[in-house]
Amino acid sequence: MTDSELVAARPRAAVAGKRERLVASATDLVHRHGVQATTLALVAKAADVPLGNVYYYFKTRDDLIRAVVDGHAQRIDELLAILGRGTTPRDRLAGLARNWADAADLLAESGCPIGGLSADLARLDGGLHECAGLLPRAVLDWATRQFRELGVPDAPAEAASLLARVLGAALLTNAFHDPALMSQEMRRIERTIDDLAAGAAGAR
Amino acid sequence: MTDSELVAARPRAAVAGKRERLVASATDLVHRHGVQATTLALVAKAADVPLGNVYYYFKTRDDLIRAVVDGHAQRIDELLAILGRGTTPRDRLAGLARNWADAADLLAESGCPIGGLSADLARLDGGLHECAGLLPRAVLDWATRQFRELGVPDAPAEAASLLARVLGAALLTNAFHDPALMSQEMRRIERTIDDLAAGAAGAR
DNA sequence: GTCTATACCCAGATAGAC
DNA sequence: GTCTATCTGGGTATAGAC
Repeated sequence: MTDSELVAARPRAAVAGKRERLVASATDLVHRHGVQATTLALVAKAADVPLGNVYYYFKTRDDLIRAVVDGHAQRIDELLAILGRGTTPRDRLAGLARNWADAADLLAESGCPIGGLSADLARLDGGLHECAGLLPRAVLDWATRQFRELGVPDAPAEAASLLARVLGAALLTNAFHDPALMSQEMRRIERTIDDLAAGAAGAR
Repeated sequence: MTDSELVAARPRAAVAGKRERLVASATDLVHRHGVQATTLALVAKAADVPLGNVYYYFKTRDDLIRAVVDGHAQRIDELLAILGRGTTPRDRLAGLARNWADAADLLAESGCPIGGLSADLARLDGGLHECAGLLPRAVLDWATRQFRELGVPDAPAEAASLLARVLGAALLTNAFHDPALMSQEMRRIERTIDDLAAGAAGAR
């Protein structure tokens, strides 16, 4: 560790505390109420930071939203890295579905963080609009690699179908306030994956 | 036609003109920018109606949004009625998929009116929150009836899968700004329907 | 770095002339 | 029925003391 990193580390500890609290609060509010309804006053209050102080950490509101997106991107990468340790592509893809199934109650209550945020961003104009594809893209590319490794004929399309089912099921789960819908659809997705794995093995 | 209808019909013609323009403008703005971003000032301007006059037709903003939802519900019923004239359940379900496929460009640009609106409503609180399931429910029930008539074992789950794929694909199409994704997934859905029809026929 | 006070704008909604 | 002017609240952002 160099001197410059050392000195920078200490003041940043306090700074990071508030900054992280702001991003965490914003992430929660964006998830529950959407990007548009997430006001700086609400975020500041939830993070227990004075409103005026928010602008020390984020130049504009868009910067804060962008930080929320980046946080999700990072968590997605971590999740996919963990799932990547599964021994077979089949297990890894099933793990992805199970991850959403485990969150069924949360999804029924507040919708899917990824799907909801992407939809919100796609309807804005400005720099944030371009970020709409960021989060789904990471999952889509990962799933495509798994299907390819599985030996499925059209891996990209199969991955798109999988992600569409997951995000669509989450949307319906939220609209109907019914976690059972999510559990059911994720079980069916696991079956689809098994069928594809069996089909690819049979063609081999 | 009775006298009361006659006299009521004339003044209502002018009334309906503005009211309908307001609902049409609101529907368009809600579709493109979401419920939260749809302000009465924007709606009034787009409908060429003075802002203050909006409150003659709608007591509150929520009433106007509610009218937008009702309009969609009506159009969905009409669409499903038309699709219902298809000779086989397979044709009717394929028609549903084709309907979304035909709108690929619009979906890429502004997202799915039904999915986006439902997601928006689910994140509000108040009376509108309860309407979130209204639009998807109509499609889901219709599709369930078709799968049942097709002789598929678990018709409700199959219908949920179908609708999830459609809405999820629309969400991705919008996030990636890529109409091709929608076309591709709708073709694949048609194949799934064919497979299910063949499976049900084989089991008969 | 922190926080109060506030500028400035735009939202939903209303009053009241016509 | 129609429309202008306006009230009130809450949004983003800034100024400036500490």
